Amino acid sequence: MPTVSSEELAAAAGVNSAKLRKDFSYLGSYGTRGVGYDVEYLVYQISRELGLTQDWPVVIVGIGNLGAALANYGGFASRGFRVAALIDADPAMAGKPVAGIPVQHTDELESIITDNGVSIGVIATPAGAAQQVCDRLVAAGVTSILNFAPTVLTVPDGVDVRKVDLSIELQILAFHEQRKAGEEAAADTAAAPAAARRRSAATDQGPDGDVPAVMPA
Amino acid sequence: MPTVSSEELAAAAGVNSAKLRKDFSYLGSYGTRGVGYDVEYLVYQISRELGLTQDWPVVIVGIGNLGAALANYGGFASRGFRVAALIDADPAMAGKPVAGIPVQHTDELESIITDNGVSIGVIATPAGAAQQVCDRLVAAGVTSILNFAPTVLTVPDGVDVRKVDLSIELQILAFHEQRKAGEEAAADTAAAPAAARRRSAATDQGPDGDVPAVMPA
DNA sequence: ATGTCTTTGTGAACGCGTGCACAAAGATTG
DNA sequence: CAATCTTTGTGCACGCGTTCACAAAGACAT
Repeated sequence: MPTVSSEELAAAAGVNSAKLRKDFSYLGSYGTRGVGYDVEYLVYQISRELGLTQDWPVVIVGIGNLGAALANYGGFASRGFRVAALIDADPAMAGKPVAGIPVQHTDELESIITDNGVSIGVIATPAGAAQQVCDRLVAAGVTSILNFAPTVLTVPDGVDVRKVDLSIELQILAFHEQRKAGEEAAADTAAAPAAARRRSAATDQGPDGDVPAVMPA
Repeated sequence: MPTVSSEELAAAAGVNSAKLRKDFSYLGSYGTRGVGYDVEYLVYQISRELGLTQDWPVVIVGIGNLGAALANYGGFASRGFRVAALIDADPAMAGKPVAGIPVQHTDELESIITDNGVSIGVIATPAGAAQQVCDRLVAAGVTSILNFAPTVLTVPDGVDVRKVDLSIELQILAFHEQRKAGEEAAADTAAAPAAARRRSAATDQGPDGDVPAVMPA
């Protein structure tokens, strides 16, 4: 039986092993003392807890470059996501296949949601159309929305929205880049902000580094 | 002189006013007691601290759907980013304009970086090509990389990498969605994990909600 | 079967960020 | 010019998550 110790996993993930064990314990996932965790069982348990074993039909609204990129993105299927439909407001797009899936017109939005039992919608429309699309999705029964449009969406209670701003990540990189440059010839600002100095040196690639609490939208 | 109080800003941003004032104090940004912050000066100061006043030339490597979407993304220019070049390995793409910028062949990569003084690179290639592209970017002088390919990149010290996984946000939504469903008919799992219960009820749309520390790559 | 060794699970302490609360500062009014 | 009012800047305490450290548990060897 292949196993892993919390120490090995922690080293690989770059986190503390105690934290990892404690997290696992929340999942009720029991390892074997003196041995570690059964890999297969662990994977199954985490997958189920995260919802990876379920089938999540999603619709993508707004099939421009970004919508098409998302439709083609391979990472979805392996995570339990199934692109149930592609929706666009342009009648010329209707019927045209993208990533093997025919694009449907916005008129069909409500029936698609209902018929497929879709609870997760992805908005990749221009900013101007986002709120309107959002409202229709919610009215049709969608309770989770992933928003790529540069707008803050207003939704009723019980609906989750996550906003992805592609330029924010770039901005964070530029922020660090600026600090790199500033350290060599630091005759620019009066004093480098304490908040900036606080940054850890860990090589994390996740969207969790230290970021000022307030950033312009 | 138009001003804002920390209280107004905090309400708008959905954060605590004391935290906001403390953050501003790190920036050395002095408001006026009894009045608030001079809006214009505040904007200028934050912009400069964040690097928004600088010109950041970036290159995008891999002009598929996603690369094209990024090239067309309007939010970059307003944040001080300038797409200096689009690079693709496909010779058939060379010269073809995307978002008004002619695509150049990978052979030109090094000279483009050098000639334009590019320090930030965006990788939107397939997973297989990402590390190789990354190595060439770094060798040519790039010190910050935004990676959209589903691979963890290995870089030397001093180089920043931020990985954007488009499916992770969906996965987080699905996780919450699963919990919503589980609460209605909670006869599924033995006991819902404490970690999941910890979630706050705030309606934040940012990529900062509570997320398990360890997630499969 | 007993002892040793490894690794888990977790109670307790530590550290850090957030929020409270207030003194200091400046504007404003009488 | 004094009194009052508003809002900043910040010391301090609270709370929460992370980390330490160790007892309990099971495997494995003798």
